[in-house]
Amino acid sequence: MNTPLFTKLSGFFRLSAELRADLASLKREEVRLSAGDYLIRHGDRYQDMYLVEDGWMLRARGLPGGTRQIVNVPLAGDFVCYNAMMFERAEFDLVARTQVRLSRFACQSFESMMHNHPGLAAALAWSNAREETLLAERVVSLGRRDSVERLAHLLCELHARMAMVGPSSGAEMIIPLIQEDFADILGISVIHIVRTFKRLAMEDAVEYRTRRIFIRDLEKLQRIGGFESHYLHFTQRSDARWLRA
Amino acid sequence: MNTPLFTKLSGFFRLSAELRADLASLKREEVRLSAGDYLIRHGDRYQDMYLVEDGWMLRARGLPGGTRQIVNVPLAGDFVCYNAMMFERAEFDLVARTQVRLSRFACQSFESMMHNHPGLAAALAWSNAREETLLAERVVSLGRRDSVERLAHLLCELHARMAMVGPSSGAEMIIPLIQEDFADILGISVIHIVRTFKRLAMEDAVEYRTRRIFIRDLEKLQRIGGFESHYLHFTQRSDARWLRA
DNA sequence: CGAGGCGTTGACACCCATCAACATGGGTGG
DNA sequence: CCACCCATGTTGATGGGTGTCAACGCCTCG
Repeated sequence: MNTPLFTKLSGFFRLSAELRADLASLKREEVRLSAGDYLIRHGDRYQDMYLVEDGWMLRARGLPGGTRQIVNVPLAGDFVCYNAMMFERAEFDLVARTQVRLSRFACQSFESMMHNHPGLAAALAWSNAREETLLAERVVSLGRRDSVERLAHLLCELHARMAMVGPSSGAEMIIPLIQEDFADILGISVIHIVRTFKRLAMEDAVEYRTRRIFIRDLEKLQRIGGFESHYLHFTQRSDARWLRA
Repeated sequence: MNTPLFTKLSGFFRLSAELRADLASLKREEVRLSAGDYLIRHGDRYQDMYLVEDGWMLRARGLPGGTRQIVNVPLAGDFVCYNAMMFERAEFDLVARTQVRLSRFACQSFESMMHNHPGLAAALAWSNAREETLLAERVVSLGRRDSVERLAHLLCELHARMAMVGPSSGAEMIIPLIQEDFADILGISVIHIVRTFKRLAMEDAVEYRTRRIFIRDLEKLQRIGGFESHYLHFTQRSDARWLRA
């Protein structure tokens, strides 16, 4: 079985045999969500941890005044509710943007997870470190890039992440996000998204249609967004002397 | 020895005996930095992992055009270069804002760390999960809060984090950040920081002086910033049935 | 005493938010 | 098959928050 998780991890991560065994022995139950369903809400008590098998999710916070900020976009191969092992209550909403298939795991403490399922514990640590880096990049975008640069950077990131877990469909990206989602990821207004896409279109970088984005010139898009792909191309540490010491 | 790390972890984290033993057996070398020194730069090869024992650091990225975005502010008790166990090259600059004392650890892979030093591995996983949550809160601020709200929220966060690792000095916070640092954390211009502090002062919430901030009304500050303290008051999971299973 | 780091102020411009109105298009029910 | 509806996308006018620039004040340190 080559799930998105293994596709993503292969290349820079070891222990995959161990991880496969852990997942097989732990996997509990398949959970299905319809678009719009909440997996958990801000303030709810954490119960379990999940691995996204298929579909798109949004991790977001609603603010007084009716605004919303999306903090990240879990795709297939990403863990959600990782923090259930550490903390008591959810810090954000988790909502399905499409139909979603999840694997649910009994939520152990991280200590027992390390002891009983070291492969999974390592994969979790790796995933969380990666997610932290993604969030840090988002902070850079929100703090110091204008709307065109932000959008370009986001599209580059999604392009790279989608390529990691599934076959690329060439220049056409099937993205289930609507303009309101883009606005809430990038911290700008819905209406301004139109103008921002239009400016990228005038540069012949991308073309937007509902639920479809055509990459016209990926290099130009990366240049505009200041996107350095190697922050996702996490290469494995090359000095293997410590491995399995 | 009651280091900032233990002060922070006590209350919601177990294994502290194991962690103490791990730290004692692993601790390598004390590193000292002067204000302005770089521990590592964006693109450098990771070598070791560190624990901040004392002082303030900045994790930042310089952008073309001369601007800078600070993504977080490691304090005493925080790990830095955690990612050295996972990734090859540094994603950000790490610079000392004050004199800094660090403990340096030989950088093992996370797998071997789990095997040889489970207490430390658990502490690292916990710390990274916590940092990810902090970053997500920062994303919310940068995306959907105006400058006054952002500043209020940041001051609340720093107030809470400083109280976690050291004795509170009452209403006076000794903060070694200059206005340019605040600007680069909050994603606004240096000059606008002046106006923003002034507005908080007019509300009788805080008073700014170089390297000192007086909290006049913490509740009001929290209200302005939309600060919910429980995202830092990480309570331990109460259902202990899984622990050490 | 001079220099440089840091903070402050005011004038002006621009990016982006807000509001209102309209266009499009896919789904649903008659 | 058509009519309707609601979600989504689009456009233009206007205003506010924030960036930029230039200049000045204060304090520390050599």
